[in-house]
Amino acid sequence: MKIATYNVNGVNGHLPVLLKWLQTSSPDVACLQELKAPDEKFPLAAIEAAGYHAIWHGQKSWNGVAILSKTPIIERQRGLPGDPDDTHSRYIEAEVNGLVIGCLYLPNGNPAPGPKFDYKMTWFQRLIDHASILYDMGKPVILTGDYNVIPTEHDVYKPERWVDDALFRPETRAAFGRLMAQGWTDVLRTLYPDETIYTFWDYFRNAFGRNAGLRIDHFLLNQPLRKKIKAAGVDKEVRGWEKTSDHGPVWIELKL
DNA sequence: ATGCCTAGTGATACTAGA
Repeated sequence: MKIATYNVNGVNGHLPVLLKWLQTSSPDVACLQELKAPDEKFPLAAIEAAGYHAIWHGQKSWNGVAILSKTPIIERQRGLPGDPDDTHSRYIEAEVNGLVIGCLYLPNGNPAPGPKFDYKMTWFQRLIDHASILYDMGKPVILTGDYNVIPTEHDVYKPERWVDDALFRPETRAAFGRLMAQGWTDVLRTLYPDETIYTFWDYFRNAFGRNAGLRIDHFLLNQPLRKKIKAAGVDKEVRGWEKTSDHGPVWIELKL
């Protein structure tokens, strides 16, 4: 079973790329982030025509997450617990083929320090609290998406330029460390401990051509899935397509 | 240190991204 995560940076603006990628990579499940569209503008017809069921949590202009699957999706919840006043659409959770899948878009948090960074850290703590419950629920769980976290200096082309950035600040990495301490497996880094792996290249300065990237989109698995990992990778070529997202799709294969 | 580029909104420069 192939599961992917992809920050599409505009589900309508980049719909041709999304459809082309679905056709070529053909994941069984795809978690999408940054839809940048309200619920009523989700391109359901095109996604169904591509062979996928879908659930989504949209928002005008910003954020927005979705789960696509070739098999039926049972929605578990939308939004993270812990703040009923949170207006950002950044989390959706479902069960597919007996797998619990959380699809998340963690706040960017720049500029830091400041209110946006405070929001990032508060949201992060809510995620950690929820992840703790998921980890121990006795089911196989996948927690994936755009974490907006550079876990180590190995995951960024020039670490010294990012030390004050919200994606790499000590508080951010410490929060990711607290999440990982629950026992989660970071699939890409576990399979490739020493490789340079990037999932994002910004649009500036020919970052993709120079491979000046970041690894910020992650796949975390709980203990029941740890021994089921078959393969994983980044569909890097998609980042080179015309009118593409600044992220590349990340995928894993599980033997279930 | 800054802007480099891009999407969305709405019709103009702005916010936001990372």
